[in-house]
Amino acid sequence: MWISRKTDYATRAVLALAIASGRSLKSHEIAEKTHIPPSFLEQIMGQLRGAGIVRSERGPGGGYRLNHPPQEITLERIVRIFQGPLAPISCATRTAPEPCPMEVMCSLKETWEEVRDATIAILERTDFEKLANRAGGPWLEISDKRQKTESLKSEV
Amino acid sequence: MWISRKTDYATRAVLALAIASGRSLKSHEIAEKTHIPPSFLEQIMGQLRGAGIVRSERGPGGGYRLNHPPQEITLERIVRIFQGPLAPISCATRTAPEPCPMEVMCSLKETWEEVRDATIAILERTDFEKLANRAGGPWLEISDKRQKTESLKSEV
DNA sequence: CATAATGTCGACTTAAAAAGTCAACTTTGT
DNA sequence: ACAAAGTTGACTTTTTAAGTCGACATTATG
Repeated sequence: MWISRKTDYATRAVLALAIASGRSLKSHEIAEKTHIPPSFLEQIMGQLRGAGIVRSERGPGGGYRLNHPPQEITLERIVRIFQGPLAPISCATRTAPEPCPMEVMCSLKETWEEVRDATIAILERTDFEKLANRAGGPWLEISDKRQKTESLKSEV
Repeated sequence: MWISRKTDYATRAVLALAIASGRSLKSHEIAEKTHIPPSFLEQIMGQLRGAGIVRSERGPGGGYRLNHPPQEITLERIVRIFQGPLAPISCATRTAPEPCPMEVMCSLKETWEEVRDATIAILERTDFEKLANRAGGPWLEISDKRQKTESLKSEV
């Protein structure tokens, strides 16, 4: 339970854009598709933009789109933007492990590092092209359920 | 960074008891060895006792000791007591996954489940006998650094 | 140029969880 | 009796998460 709501929202927003495959989505469209509170989404899109994940266009007809091909965007990247270090505990971060005050050598650290590395490995190999495909997309102009249902069926 | 300080403390306390290998430790001894705030440790030991991990004796000469052989106590067990579900996100818990509101099939869930399963696997195969051994223990009445240092050297 | 539809920014609020403290109490060995 | 333990539950403080809001900037369209 360590993925914050904000991170969850961010990954869902990026997934929505990946499924849109290059076309831009307006903020409120993303909000609707993903059920993210619109005013909160603003904040999140700002951070994604700042991190170079999405680019935006203003004015009528504006919106957001991915700034890179989906296969180049890993889940690890997005999670790190919102979540900070992926280690389960501060003594086991890769870049700045906090010293452990235990008197005896703390053998727990090794295990926390295993968890960290396993987590990172999974998130690094999961890119948004895979995720979009797994979701049954990319779709071109989907509006009715039939099309969606069929594309899902054909995958099973 | 999802292991709370409390969970961290709890695992360290159990490790200290595992290293003590059957002998009992007083609350303040555990607090010293692990640098846990003594009054906070009270709370934690209470929970460990309630969960059947440790047993206690009152009065002078009292203290805590493990209620089972260390190899029967997994890290997973302790973490669950203090941390709740091990899934990174509520839609990916094993027992009560929260429904996801995404309109399209949310393919992220699969990856969160991978992370969950990898985490659980690591924590389940890590028991406190291994941890105590890895820490260089169990020791009988260690008080000087020399002994500690030597036992570590012989392991490397 | 006016307007409306968009994104941008930063300060603000609220709610919840984490972290830690404390005092009064119970048990038990000597 | 007394002192050295553990027990209990309520309390406080701090931090983080989660979300809101209003004023502003940009731009396509008529």
